[in-house]
This record gives sequence, structure tokens and C-alpha cells, in this order.
Amino acid sequence: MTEAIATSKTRRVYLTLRERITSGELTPGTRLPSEPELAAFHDVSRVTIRRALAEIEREGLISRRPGAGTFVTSRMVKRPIVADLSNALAHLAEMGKATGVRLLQFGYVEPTAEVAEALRIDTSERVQRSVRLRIADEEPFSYLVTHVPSRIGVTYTETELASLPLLTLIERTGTKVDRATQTVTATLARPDVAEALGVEIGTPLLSLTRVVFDVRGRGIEHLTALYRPDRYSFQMDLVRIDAGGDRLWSPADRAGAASMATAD
Amino acid sequence: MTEAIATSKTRRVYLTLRERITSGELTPGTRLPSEPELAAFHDVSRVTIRRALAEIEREGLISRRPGAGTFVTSRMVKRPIVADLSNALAHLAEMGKATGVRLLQFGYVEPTAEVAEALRIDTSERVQRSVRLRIADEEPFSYLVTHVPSRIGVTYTETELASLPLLTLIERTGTKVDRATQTVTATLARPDVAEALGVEIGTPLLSLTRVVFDVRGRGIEHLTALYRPDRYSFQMDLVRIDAGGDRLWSPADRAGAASMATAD
DNA sequence: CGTATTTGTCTTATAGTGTATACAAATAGC
DNA sequence: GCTATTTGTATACACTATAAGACAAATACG
Repeated sequence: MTEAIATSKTRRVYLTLRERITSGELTPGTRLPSEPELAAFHDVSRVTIRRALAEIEREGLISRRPGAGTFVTSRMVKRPIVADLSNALAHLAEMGKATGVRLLQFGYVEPTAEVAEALRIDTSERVQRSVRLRIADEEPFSYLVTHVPSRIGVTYTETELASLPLLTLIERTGTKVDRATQTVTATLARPDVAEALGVEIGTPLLSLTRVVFDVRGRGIEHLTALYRPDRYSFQMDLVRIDAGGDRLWSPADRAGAASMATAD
Repeated sequence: MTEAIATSKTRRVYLTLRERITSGELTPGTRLPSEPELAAFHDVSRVTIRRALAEIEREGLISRRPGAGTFVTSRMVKRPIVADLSNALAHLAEMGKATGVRLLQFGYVEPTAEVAEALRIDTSERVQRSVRLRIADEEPFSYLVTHVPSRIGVTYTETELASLPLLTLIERTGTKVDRATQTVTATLARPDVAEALGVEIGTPLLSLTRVVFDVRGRGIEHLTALYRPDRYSFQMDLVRIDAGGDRLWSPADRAGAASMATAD
């Protein structure tokens, strides 16, 4: 709609064609339209099409043969991790994934307005801020930024945070974790996040924001998790049930729905 | 990581600064760093910074005063719709949103490999494909592509689809809808979707894919929903429970979790 | 074999993006 | 009022992206 600052034509074409392949619309072995055809369809020059195809070829998704055409490669499907039934971290273990954490930042800061509001504290009250990278099979898949009121943050060390789940550390001290609100959205990878996750700037990311409260309604933890959608996504099974005359969807089992929450 | 086909510097800066404002990190009234400072920080020229700021100003997020600086506007927060407790469509109604649907495409086609595999049918078996746009308060917020086996698709008309929920039409015929699998991810807006949703190409979108089965395990519906994250996101409340020695998250109530599913 | 098609390579031209620099005009603060 | 700072404006230049076209080389297929 708005003209704004557009992405380049090459990139648009690149993203579009790449998506058609990775989504499964174009199966391995399929021949793509010829370069002139693609150029006409996307309303760009052949040079632009070729640049986009060159990049996709470099990624190994297609192979091009002079005189023959461009073909979708029988790609090795790098199946994304899926938060599923049962605890997500346990689920990763089942899949034989070696999962780990790298602590990127740790310190005490003044909270941003957003965090302060969510945790219901004053902007002047200092909070512990940590940035962690979660890794499965040597490959990072989520970027976690947590904010914790300092009175709770001081109960564990930087080293402990680098190895144990944050909620475990919090509950260890006797804090009564009661409930949480979480929101799932999509955003773009900003420079720092992009570098950590090994993606390009401007890549789409799954975003989960969770605010945790104790039994007295006090804010305990503010978590923002950014996931690489090609390596991680949320999945759930649903069953159709009758509810007061209406038919509704319900989670197939409680553990399944819970996994979305425990997936850091 | 990969160099690929990068987005322009202006766009990177634009996205970064814009995000810092809309995320709440920079509150209304705050003064941004001066243009030379921003240029040094982002490692671009001042001209590039100015182009990015000009666009953000055009969107009304900042105002610039010569000699004084650039300030975050007391913006009108266009609160995004949030799929919440209780049926999502009902939820929209509660919020006073006038929600509607526009049927963009309707026809019978051969399914893509992805759809065929998900519905467990043959690629040669024709399916009904529809593209709908869901609108709230005159503004589109979701782009829906559905694929339905033709034996089910023929039981309702194009007109009916333009006004009633698809599952209602399906169940009306006596089809026993049993269960579904759904996956939530993030993608980029492709040209056609971008135009329909009124966003720029390359914008991040929330993506939900749901595959519905009947009691006999036959695929009934394949739905891909793309949401504008600034107008729609998923939210759920969780409670911390004991489960076999471990402490886990559980949906605050079943209806809440179900709303995610019923939110088209 | 011979022809049409396809990818690969090259040239030329135009528009867009990014940088560097200088100076003007408005503002804030002392 | 004076000065430092900030945004506004203009110019010149380098580099990249895009386009249009021509031709070569490889392939498929009747």
C-alpha cells in the first residue's frame, strides 16, 4: 500500500521463488518456467531473474542446465523443530537433538517502558536483563531476551543462567509462580538478532512474548523469544467438541497446549 | 550469515528505528539521537538516516524540529486484535469490530504437492480452492487460502462461502469433523498477499496452517491463514500446574486455547 | 540431423542507492 | 545576544541495480 522504502526487485523475486520451492508447491524434479517466462510473469528483466535464480542455486535448491532448464533439486528437507505434545525441551531430546544455551548478555538495567508496564513496576526500578541463544544440533534457533525484577534476579548467578532454565531458577527460591500471559506474533530480524541467529536482516521471525506473575500478582519475568521459522514452529493437535450447542476446537490434550508455553 | 540479496541500508535503518518506536522502547516525547549520531551508530551516511526518518515521519511516528531534534510522537496506539478467551470471531464482535469477509478467488484446481500430501489425497484429484480476505473495521487483517476435496466443496455455493464460515458449511452436510493439526509460523508477504492485506512486499506475517480430518481420518480442509501482525496476534493465558512431579504450564481454560483454532 | 528452446555471456544505457561535503536556517541554553 | 547543536537543502560523485538487446553454447526432440 504505502510506497515507503521498498525491497529490491531481485529480492522480491528471490523470496517469491524460494518460497514456492520450500513450501512444497514445486516438488523436486519439477522444471521451473524459463527465464524469459519468469521475467515476463514477474515484470522484471531477465537479468534480475537470473540473479535471483543464481542465489537460489547457490543455496542448493535448484540446478540449472543450459538448453534444458532449471529444476528443483531433490532437497534435503531440513525439517524444522516443532513444539509438540509434551514438554518442548524434552521433545527436542527425544528427537536426538543436542540442545544448548549460550549466554550473550547479562546485566542490570532500567527497564524499557514496555517491560516496566508489563511487569507493573516503575521505570526507575532496575531489572536484570539477559540475552540467551538457544541451540539445537549446533544451530541456533531462538533468541531469548528476559527481564526479571532485580530482587529475584540476584538469587542466581550468571553461570547458573547459562545452564539452567530461568523458571527453574526462579521457582528454586520459593517464588510461587502462578500464571502467565503470552502473545505470539511475527517480526523482522533486527541486525543484532539476525547475526546471532545466523539469518539475514529483514528475515521473518516468530515472536513470543510471555509475562509471568506470582500468586500475589506481581510481575516476575518478561520473556521475548524470537524463533527462526525454518528451524522452529509451533504445532498443536485439536479435537472438535460440542460446547453448549456450539461446536468448538479444543486442544487434543493439555500437555500439548502446554508445550507451547514451556518452549523457550 | 549468507550474503544473499540484501535489503537496502535505508530499509534496514527504517525498520530498526521504526521497531524501536512501535515496540515501546522509545516512549512518546523521547528525543532520538541526532542524525549524525544515528549515522555513526548505524554506520551509514546522514543522507541515508534522513531518508529513513523522513519515511517514519510520513507515517506520523515522529516529528522533527530544526535546531531541536527528532521526537517520538504521542502516537495513537492502533491496538492489534488479539485472539483471546472464547471464540475469536465472537470476541471480535464483543470489541465492537464490524467483521466481514471478501471472497477473492474461487475455483477447482489440482492441488499442490503440499496440499495433496496434507489431505492425503492424490495430486490428480481435484480440490476446491478459495481465497478469502477477512476484514475488521473496514481493514483487512487476514488472508485465507482453503483447499477442500471437491466431493465436499460441491455441497455449498460460492455465495455461501462468501458469508458463512467454511467449517459451518462443511458440518452442515453431515460430515463428521473430528480433529485437526495446526502449525504457527512466520513468513514474508508475497506480492499478491501484500496487496490484498494492504502491506508492503516483504512485510512479516503470522502464518497458521490447519489440516482438518473427519472421523474416518480423511482430509477435509487445508487452511492457510496469513495475518497482519500489527492487526492480529495470538494471545493465551496460562497457569502453572503440578504434573507428575514437574511443574508445567497449562492453558488457563479450554475455551481460551480453542480460540486460537477458531480464529480464521 | 536440424530446429526450436534454454541457459550462459556480453554490451550498452538508464535509473536508483549510498556517500561526502558544504552551507543555510531554526532552536536551545547560557 | 552569542554559540553550539540540530535539522533542512543542495551539489557532486561513485557504485549498484535494472533493463534491453545480441549472440554463443548446450540441450531436447521430432
